[in-house]
Amino acid sequence: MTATDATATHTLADGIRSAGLKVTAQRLAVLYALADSPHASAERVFAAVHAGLPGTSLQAVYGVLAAFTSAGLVRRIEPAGSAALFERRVGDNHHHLVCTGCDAVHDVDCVVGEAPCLTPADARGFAVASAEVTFWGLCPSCRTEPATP
Amino acid sequence: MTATDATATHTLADGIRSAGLKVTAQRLAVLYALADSPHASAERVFAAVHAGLPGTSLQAVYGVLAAFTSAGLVRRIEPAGSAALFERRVGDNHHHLVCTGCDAVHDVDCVVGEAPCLTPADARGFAVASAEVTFWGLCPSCRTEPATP
DNA sequence: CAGTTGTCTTGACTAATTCAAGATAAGGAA
DNA sequence: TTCCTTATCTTGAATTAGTCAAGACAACTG
Repeated sequence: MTATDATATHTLADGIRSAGLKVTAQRLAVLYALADSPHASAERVFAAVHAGLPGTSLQAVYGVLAAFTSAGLVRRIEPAGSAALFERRVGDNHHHLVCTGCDAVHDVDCVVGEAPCLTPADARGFAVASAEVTFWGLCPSCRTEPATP
Repeated sequence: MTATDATATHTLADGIRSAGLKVTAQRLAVLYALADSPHASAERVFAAVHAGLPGTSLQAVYGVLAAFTSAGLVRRIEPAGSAALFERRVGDNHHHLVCTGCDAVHDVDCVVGEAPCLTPADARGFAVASAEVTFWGLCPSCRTEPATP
């Protein structure tokens, strides 16, 4: 681990701590894994974490992700048809672009201008707290190639 | 069944037939069930269908819903945290308002004006085909009452 | 450095959905 | 109308994603 990594680790640890959670190797590893794959499933995070910390269980990863999610350290998204994905980019109400060919997920900033997405034409008396937008389409490589699984 | 119902059944049957599918009692029952509960889970549709056609299996309902979905007769939505829901309102790219208190789902017409929701700020090279917007909030009754499960 | 409390491991369990094989019924042809 | 073909439905098992619970263990507090 380089000095930069050490600093990064320190920052991550502070983040975890200031969320009122204990800092553990598994938790740091989960955050690292999400830095590598910004939209990873629990299974995928587990694979990454397990590579570095072989004793880690899948349930631990589910537990860490649940704790982080409720602490607001990570955000959980559930594109239709896929398992839940987790990302570290939180607090900015951004949206997602999902490739129907290869399931790749990319972030997109909030739609046109401010947050028109927060104002449905008719809220039917609901107190709208948030809006989630998912754009479905083909990513650049799937547009050209027939199919890239 | 009244004359009106008979006409409705006829219309439903035509819809099924023109989608290239065979008309069966189960399929009509599924469409009726979705008319009653416009955002129903497979389990809920099954309950309704089974009430009228006791021999019907849950798998048949899953099969019918899958066939209808791929034929474009019904639309499948998957709000995060819930099972898949099915609705008969198709072809108009409308969106949904989901109550975080009681899980009620309501339709909302496309956001502000035309379809700004189809234009992400930066599409990152994707060929965007559709956009799905989910508004999360509290429905009128959950706004007043503490919790209505 | 020891105690307390939160976290992790192990293992079982549930919910939602899918797959497969055979029985059955719908729609077209004779 | 009756038969034939093919789609659909039934039964039963399997899979995937995720949750729950009990005890072992490790992180922070004092």
